[in-house]
Amino acid sequence: MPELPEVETTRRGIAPYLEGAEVEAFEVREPRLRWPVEAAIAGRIQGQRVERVERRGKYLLVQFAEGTLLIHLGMSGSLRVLMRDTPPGKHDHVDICLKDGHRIRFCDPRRFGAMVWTESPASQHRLLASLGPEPLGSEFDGDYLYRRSRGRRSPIKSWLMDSHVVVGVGNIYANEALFQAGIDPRRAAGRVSRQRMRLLATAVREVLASAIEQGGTTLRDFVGGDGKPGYFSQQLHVYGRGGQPCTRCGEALVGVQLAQRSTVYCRYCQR
DNA sequence: CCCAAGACCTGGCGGC
DNA sequence: TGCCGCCAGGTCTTGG
Repeated sequence: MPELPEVETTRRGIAPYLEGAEVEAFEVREPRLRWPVEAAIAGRIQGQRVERVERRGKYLLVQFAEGTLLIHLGMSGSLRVLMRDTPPGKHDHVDICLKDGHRIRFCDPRRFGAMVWTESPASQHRLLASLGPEPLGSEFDGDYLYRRSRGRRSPIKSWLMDSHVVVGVGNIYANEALFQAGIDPRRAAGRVSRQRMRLLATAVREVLASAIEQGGTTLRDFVGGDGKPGYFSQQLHVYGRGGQPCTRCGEALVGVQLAQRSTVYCRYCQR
């Protein structure tokens, strides 16, 4: 279940198997994902060699000489590396079969995920073209957040989760980063000071980087194929802890809904 | 342009 | 056990 750290962990898990490998078949058992998986993809990649596996936000980019397969894991998607003869389960919708006998299996019970083929440069594809900067890249900092947010009246948390502002900040890490930065998630984005946007940018980077580090410890799950994507064992301060004591001041954490997403914060530590 | 709500799905959980 | 309502890590699309 993919936040950016898990997508990156997935990328690291599958890249060694895919890069340089030749595709033998593209098997679609259930094409009804977010958008129908085009049958024509098979003909495009069969017999082709994977050049690179990259990531942009929460999208995985499987790059061939002639085009790119974009993969999004949605809410419940996962990719595993399996051997040729492993029988598919109920929600194992797509396999990328490799000549060497491995197969990369896409499982997604809720089918919010996507597999899309594009032949123009991937960064120009409509799904990627207007994405904000990578949170761990050099473009992303407090001054960027400050500049972009002036005049915005959305709650800072909803605004931070908008992938056109910055990619990869999902519900868990939006909650955690705002706690670390001491900012009330309900506060209008345009009313957060430059100084506190700097704290927020740092918090986003730290929380994601540390989660990626921990995601790295579950790499073998993707290879071994037991299907457990490995939850982040990182200490969560607020996410899922509504009503429990704040780890900083001990008062009860408050749960609210913001843009239909569960939000937890400390009313004393976050302003 | 900005923002909130709706849409897409299945499964797991607690409560009765 | 069974059924029901609610919740879930995302984000594109629509409507005001």
